[in-house]
Amino acid sequence: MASRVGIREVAALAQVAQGTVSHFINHPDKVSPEKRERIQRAIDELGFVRNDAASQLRRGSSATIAYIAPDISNPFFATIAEGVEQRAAADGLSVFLANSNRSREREDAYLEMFQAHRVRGLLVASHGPIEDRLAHIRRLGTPSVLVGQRALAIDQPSVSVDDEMGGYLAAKHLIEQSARRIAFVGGPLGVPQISDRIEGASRAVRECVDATLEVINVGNRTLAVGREVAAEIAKRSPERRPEAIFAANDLLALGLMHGLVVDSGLRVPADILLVGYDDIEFAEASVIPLTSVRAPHEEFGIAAVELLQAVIANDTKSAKQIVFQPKLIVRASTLA
Amino acid sequence: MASRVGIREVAALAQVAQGTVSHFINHPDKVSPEKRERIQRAIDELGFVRNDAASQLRRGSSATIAYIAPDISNPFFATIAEGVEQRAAADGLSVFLANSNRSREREDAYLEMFQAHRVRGLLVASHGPIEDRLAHIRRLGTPSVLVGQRALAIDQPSVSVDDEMGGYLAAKHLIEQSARRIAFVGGPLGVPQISDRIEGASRAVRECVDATLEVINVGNRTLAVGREVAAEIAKRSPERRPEAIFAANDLLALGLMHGLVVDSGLRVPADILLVGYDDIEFAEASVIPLTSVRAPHEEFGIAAVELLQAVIANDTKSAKQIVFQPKLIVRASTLA
DNA sequence: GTCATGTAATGAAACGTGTCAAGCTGTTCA
DNA sequence: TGAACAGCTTGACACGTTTCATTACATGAC
Repeated sequence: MASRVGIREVAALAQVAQGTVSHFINHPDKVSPEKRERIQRAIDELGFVRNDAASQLRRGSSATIAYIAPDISNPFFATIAEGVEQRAAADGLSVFLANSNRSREREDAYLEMFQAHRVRGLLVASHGPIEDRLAHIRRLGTPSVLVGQRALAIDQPSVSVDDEMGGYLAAKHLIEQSARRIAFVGGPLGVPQISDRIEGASRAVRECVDATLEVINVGNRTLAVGREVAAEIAKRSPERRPEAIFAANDLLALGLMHGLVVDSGLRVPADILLVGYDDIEFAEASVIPLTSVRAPHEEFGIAAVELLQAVIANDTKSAKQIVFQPKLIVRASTLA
Repeated sequence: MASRVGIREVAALAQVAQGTVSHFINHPDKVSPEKRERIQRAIDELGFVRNDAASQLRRGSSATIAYIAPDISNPFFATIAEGVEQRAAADGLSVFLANSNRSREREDAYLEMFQAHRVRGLLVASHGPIEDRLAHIRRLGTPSVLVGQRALAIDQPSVSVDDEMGGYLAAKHLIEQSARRIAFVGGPLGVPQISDRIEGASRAVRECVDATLEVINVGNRTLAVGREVAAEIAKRSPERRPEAIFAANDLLALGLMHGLVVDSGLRVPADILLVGYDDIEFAEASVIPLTSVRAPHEEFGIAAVELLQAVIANDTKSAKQIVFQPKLIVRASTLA
C-alpha cells in the first residue's frame, strides 16, 4: 500500500509542485529552505521512497556496476569483491555482486540481466572463454573489464596477473628446494589462467635437466578435490610420488595438505613440498603455513574499478590490459 | 548508441505493432509463428535488450530479492549466499548480493537502495540491532527475513540457529574433555548471536562446580584478531592459561590455532583444547581439524528464501521464526 | 448467407520520475 | 519609477515498456 506513494503525493502534502520535490531530491540546494523543510516532513510522514525504475528510465543510466565472480565461496574472489565495493563506493557507485557458481548458464543469465539493468559497466571474473560475449555486449553499449584473465583483444580492458610468471616462480622455488619430481595439480586445462601457470612451471622445469613436471588434471579447484587427489598420491610408492606439488590455487593446496597430512600421515614439507596460488588468508593461517604465489587482492578490485571508470569516461579510447606481477611468498610448506 | 534500441525500433523493423513485440517477449505463445520469427530476427539484428527500468516501472514489481551479508569474505556467509541463489533461481528470482562489511552505514545504504529498487523482499544477515529498521521497511511494503539472528518481534520472520544451545554444546564438550578453566573469545557483547553463545556456555559451566568461564572480549571476529589473542594467552604462565578455548566463530578459532601452534609453539589439543563455531569448510580442512558447532549452511539460505516467499505470498500472515538446532562436530582439536 | 465464437494483432494509455522552458517574485540599478 | 536581472517554482512532457479494450480475421454451426 505504501508503494503507492509517489513524488506527486509528496508534492500535494507539502503544497508544492512535483518538479520542486524532484529538485529537492536531486539538487537540494536549488530549493528554498522553507519548502525544503515542508517537503522533508511530507516525505517522512508518507514514508516516500523514490522509485528507482522510474528514475533510471528517465535519466537513462544507473550509477551501478556489476561484479560477476565464478565462486564467491573462494575467499580470493570475496576479497576482490571487497576492494571493488570499497573503490566503487568512493565514486558513488553501487555494486551488484553476482555469483555465477562456475556455471556458464548462470553467467550468461547475469550478463543479460545486468545489461537489461543498464548497468554502467561490468567487472567479469570468469574461467573459460568469455571475450566474444563481452565484445558483443560492449558493442551494444555496456563496457566491461575482464578480471583475472588477460584479454586477447586489444579493445577489451582487463586486469590480471602474469600467471606464466607465477607458475615459473612456484616451480623454480621448488627446484631450488631440491625437488625434482614435481606435480602440478589443477585444471581444466582449457582455462587460460591454468594453462599459463603450467606453461610457466614447464619453463622452470626445462631449465633444470633432471626435473620433471607431471600434470594431474582435475575438473574443480576445491578443498574436497584436493583431498581426493592427495589420497591417490599417497597411495603411490614413495619413489613414484612427487617430491613437490604445485597446486593451481590455495583451496586445492589446502585440501592436498589436509589429505596428505591428516588422512595419509605424510609430512609436509618433510615428505612433500607444497605450494599454492592466490595467497588467500587461510594459506598463511594454516597450521603448516602454505607457500603461495601472491596475486594482489583488494588492489586488484580497485584497479579493475578504476580501469572501468576510465573506459566509461573515454569510451574505449583508454582500454588497456593491466598485468600485475605475482610474488612468491615462502612459508613453512616448502622449507624442508 | 545501441542503447537507443527500444521495442519500437524492433516493431518497426519487423513490421508489427509494439504491443506484439511485448507479447513476443512475455508471452511468446500468444504470437503467431510467422511474426515470431520476424520479430526474433529484428531483435538479433538490432541487438535489442529490454530496458528493465521501463519494464519494472510498468509492471510495478521486480522478480529480485536481496541478500545483505555482514562479511562476504567469511566463508560462512558466502555459503549461505550460495544456498540463497540456488533456491531463488529455482523460483525464477534473481538475487542481489550485498556486502555491508560490518558497517552500519553501508547496511543502511543498501537497505535504502533495495527499497528504491522495489525488490520483492530482503534477506538480512546482520550483527547488531536492526529489527526496528526492518519493521519500518516492512510497513512501507518490503518484507524481510532476518538471517542468523532470532527476531524478537512476532511479525518479523527470521531464520536462525539456537545459539544458546550451540554455546552450551561447545562448553559442555570441553568440560567432558576434562577442561576446567575455559575461555570464551568473541565479541562485541552487544551482538545477540554472541551473547547467546556466552549464555549457553555459562549454563554448561554452572553445571560443573569447579569449572570457570573467562570471557575475552574482542571487537572483530577475524583470523588476525584470533592470532593476536593467541599471543596474549600464550604469554601467560601455564597455570593461568585456559585449558580450553571456545571461539565465537571459526575464523577466530583458526586464527587462535595458528597463533598458539605456529607463533607460540603450544600444542593443540595437548596444551589447549579449541572449539569453533559455524563449521566452515576450512575448519575440517585444517591440519589440526577443528571441532566446531555446526550451523546449517546452504539449508539456511534455502529456508530463508522459502520463508520469504511465504511471507510475500501471505503478506505476513505466515511470519514465523525458524530456529535450527546446532550440532557439535567433534574433531582432533578437542581430543586430547 | 448469417451469426456466434475464438484467436491475433493493434494502438493508446499509464507507470513515476527528471528536465526544461517559461512564469513568477522580489531586488538592484539607472 | 521602470527595467533588467537573478533565483525559485511550476507544469507539461518524455523515457520504454506493459496492459487492455478494440478491431480484424478466420472458423464452424445453423
